[in-house]
Amino acid sequence: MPSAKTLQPTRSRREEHKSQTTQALREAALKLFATRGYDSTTTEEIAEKAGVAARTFFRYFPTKESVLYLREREWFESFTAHYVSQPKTMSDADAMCASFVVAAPGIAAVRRYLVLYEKAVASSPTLRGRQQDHQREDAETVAQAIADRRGLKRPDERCKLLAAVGLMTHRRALDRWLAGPASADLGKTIVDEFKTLDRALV
Amino acid sequence: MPSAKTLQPTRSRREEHKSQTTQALREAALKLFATRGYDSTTTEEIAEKAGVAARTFFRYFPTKESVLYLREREWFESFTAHYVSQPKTMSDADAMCASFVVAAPGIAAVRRYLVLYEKAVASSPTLRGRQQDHQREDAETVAQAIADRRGLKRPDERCKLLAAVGLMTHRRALDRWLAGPASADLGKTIVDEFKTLDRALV
DNA sequence: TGTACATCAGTGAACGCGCGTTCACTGATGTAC
DNA sequence: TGTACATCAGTGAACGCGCGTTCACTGATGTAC
Repeated sequence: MPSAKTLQPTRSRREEHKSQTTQALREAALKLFATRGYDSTTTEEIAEKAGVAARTFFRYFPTKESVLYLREREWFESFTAHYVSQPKTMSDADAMCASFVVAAPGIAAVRRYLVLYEKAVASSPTLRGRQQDHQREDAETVAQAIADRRGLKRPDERCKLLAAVGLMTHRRALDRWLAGPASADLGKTIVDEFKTLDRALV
Repeated sequence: MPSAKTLQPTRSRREEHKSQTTQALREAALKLFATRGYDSTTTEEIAEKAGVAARTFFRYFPTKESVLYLREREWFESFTAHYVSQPKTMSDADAMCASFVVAAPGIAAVRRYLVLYEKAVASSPTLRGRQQDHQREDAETVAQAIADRRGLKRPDERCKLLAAVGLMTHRRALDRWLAGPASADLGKTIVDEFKTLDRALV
């Protein structure tokens, strides 16, 4: 019989099935959260939409909230890596802008996910709170990157403030890009927003 | 007997008692939220600490969250009023800074409340989310004030960005002031923070 | 001032709801021989 | 390849918990006369 299928060291059927269920739950949750709102969606509805029993939800995720987070941080690492290698002659703002642009494709690749995610976040105070937490973490990472490029051990107030301003600008660009057509270029939007920042603060 | 007490057109005993209970619930809640955390405090504990039955809590406040908010916005109105009357020769940043300083005493007056409030907010994702909402509202108010001073009907992107940067700086000053000794001058901290902003963006 | 009635703050008890847990079981997949 | 047993994903049922609601009642305060 066809043994071809088993040539690949495939994951066992169990593993396969498990990751399918995980994915089904994630997608069901994301769609429901985005359309009906996070707080108005029950874990039971998510399970039903994913085709499993209500109880099964909690076998996969410890809390309702955890089904939403991937925390894919690769793009952020690509940002920091690029940032510290920028020539010292470049201003902090320009270096940040350039590094965000480099990291943009990584974000653009998951646009569809982000659109739903932002809708979900907008629907719930709890999620907005979590998002703020993430932004605070991001600010620390960026502040550290700025400190690194300057040869400082720890970020001083100036680094932190620059990080805050830079991330705020990035966030503004991201919001505008997500609100616009899918074909828009995130990199360009970022450059745009940094230009606006520059002009505004003259 | 002593009719002196009734000379004042005092509120009726009922009114009096009601506002006392309201206040007792507010204070009990604030203290419990700040020490034990918002999510770990039950409405029953608040009621008990305020000396009323559990059921009574919901006679005074429709939700657990609502016991926390006063939304005293006077200081903010004092900011906008001052801002639009600043000389046109002044830069936006300087005008914002000056106006925040003018509004500072109004904030400093409720420092004790703010310290507890910030602790409560820090303890709960939901409250952090609400705070972000408030900050967004504030940003719109400030953006409108900036637009007004410039003679614009609606704030353009530049106004919004300036408002965001200004409020971020104000927030940083507030955080530092709240973390420091009670004797510190909020106005000075604000001026300080705007100076840091200025130097950082050169 | 005193009496009769009306109003309304406070309360107890029971309930609905959704998140998250515990327990006991079933049936499919995996493994040892 | 086939059989016997082990593992583990999935599940149903019952439960605890805290927010918030509904209903019916009590007793203090307020008002009309």
